[in-house]
Amino acid sequence: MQYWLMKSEPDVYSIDDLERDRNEIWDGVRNYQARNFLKSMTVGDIAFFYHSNTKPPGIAGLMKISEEMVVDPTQFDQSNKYYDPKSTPDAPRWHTVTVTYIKTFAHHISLDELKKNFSPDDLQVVKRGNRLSVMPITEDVAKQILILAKS
DNA sequence: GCCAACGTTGGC
DNA sequence: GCCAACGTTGGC
Repeated sequence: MQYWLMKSEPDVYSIDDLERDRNEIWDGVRNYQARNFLKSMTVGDIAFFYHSNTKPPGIAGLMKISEEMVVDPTQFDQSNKYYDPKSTPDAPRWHTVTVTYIKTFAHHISLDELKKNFSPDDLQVVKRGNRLSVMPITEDVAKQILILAKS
């Protein structure tokens, strides 16, 4: 079992949307490093839902991976902004996961608070200029984040 | 294979 | 809205 942090802009898709939908394909990731992390996820992994490009940015809640190695359907949809003409159904380029809602934190953990508690080496999301939208988190850091969420 | 130009992310 | 950081593209 592994822990992850996954970013989404709440204007596009928020933890409230996931609470409503319960399950959702995490589509639209078009960065190879992030995709490789998505491909290494397994059912039962826990992910922190991070709200990016909002005020304030931070961790909003928890979800779990409920389906692994899902072919991202948007890559074949010409009307979708994530359409990839180089991808074919026989050899899809973009795999992702289905996530399932677990909970929303009563107090979102802001990026400021994360910076106070973690070094960039321990938690990549606090690193200036970091643009990776999916990243692994150690069990130790995950447990500390869960404690922060209760305070 | 180098690298300049370009596009995107995301904090501020 | 600005712009730093950095990934991607494409000419050579």
